Amino acid sequence: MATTKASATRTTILELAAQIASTEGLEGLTIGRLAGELRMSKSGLFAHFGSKQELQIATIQVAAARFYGEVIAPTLGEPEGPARLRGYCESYLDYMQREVFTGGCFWAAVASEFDDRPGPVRDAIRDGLSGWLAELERQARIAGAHDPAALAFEIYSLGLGANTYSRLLTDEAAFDRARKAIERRLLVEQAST
Amino acid sequence: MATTKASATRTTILELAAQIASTEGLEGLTIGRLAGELRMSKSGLFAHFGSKQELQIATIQVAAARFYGEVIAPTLGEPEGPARLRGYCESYLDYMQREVFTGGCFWAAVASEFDDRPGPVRDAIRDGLSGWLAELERQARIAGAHDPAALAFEIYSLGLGANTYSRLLTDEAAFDRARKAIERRLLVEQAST
DNA sequence: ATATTAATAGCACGAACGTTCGATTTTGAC
DNA sequence: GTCAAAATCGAACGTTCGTGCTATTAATAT
Repeated sequence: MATTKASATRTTILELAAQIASTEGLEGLTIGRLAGELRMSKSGLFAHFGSKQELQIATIQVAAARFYGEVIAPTLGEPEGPARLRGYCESYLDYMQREVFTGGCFWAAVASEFDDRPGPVRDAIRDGLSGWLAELERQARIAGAHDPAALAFEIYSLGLGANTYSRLLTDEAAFDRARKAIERRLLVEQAST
Repeated sequence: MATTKASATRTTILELAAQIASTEGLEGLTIGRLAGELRMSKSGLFAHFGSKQELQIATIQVAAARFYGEVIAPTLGEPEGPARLRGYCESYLDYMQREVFTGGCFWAAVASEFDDRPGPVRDAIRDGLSGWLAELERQARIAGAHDPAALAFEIYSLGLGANTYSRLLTDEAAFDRARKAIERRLLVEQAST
């Protein structure tokens, strides 16, 4: 049987790690702090990963699974196309507004942190983000959008903007602004069908 | 007369500091590294600021001045209203695309780094960003937009998105997508006047 | 040219970082 | 219940971090 104790501890560690990283970043995520908050020894925690880089990558994967569970999975009931696309947009903005991660959108936080640092960590972040964008684009295409990639880009951008407004400017109204802007954009697309 | 040597050195330091911070963040900006690259002693450099926090704030102010010089000042020739607003959008996206800072938009980098960390550094970043948004909103209002704040939000968001796409996904086409999206949005606003 | 002030360097500090290693505890299989 | 394996710990390592001090060099005013 696969070892069970270790993987349970690993999960506990990585869940906290994702929370910390959403506010402090993946570099600000420190093994000492993580161990302290979990009342573990640094070395005991460290042994689960072997290096800080592995910890960072594992944290990204856990955050990706969380994003899937919070944003994508709940929307899979909607039929592909416009309904699914709208569902994604709603759950995307809800996920930010509900503060699934205490530091707001995990991806917004780590993307700008690592976007200029080549290496496996950056690659993992890119892959996670690409997956989400590809899914948005796919539904946009099925919905008959003229330029699905452009539509995905605009939806994503408005989400990013809402995240910054709400967190840095403490302007919660940005979420509704993003919702309205997306809705208007979808109507434009629809009108020209 | 105000001391001249010191302020010249200070300027040199802060210009490099802004470049580093745009890629490594304001925490990744390290006094040791800064001193090394400038072939100065840590303590000599440090004496200019008295604390790392002061260095960070001074760096933000220099970046703000740079943003003003690169984005706002060149557009002041345009008459206020739609022309000025369009000019801002162009110079805003150009500033990112030209890589005025080696790490892309300085503000995008530091905003998500500090948006959850209360303190004077965060305040300085917020103030810098607010100034830009207020200026966008002001021109949107003069241009007769129905909801100037919403328009400013959307323009800013598309800029943010383009920055992430270009840096993390190395997708340069995002700048043109942002340009097109902004233009379409401005036309919508115009049509309903 | 000299005296005064400002700018820089050198060195050291305590703390925190990621990481290693050997000892110790805990777990799971038989 | 025993024993091997896995998980955790404690202590230490070499670095780097920000930050003080004290001396020394460089710039400026007279």
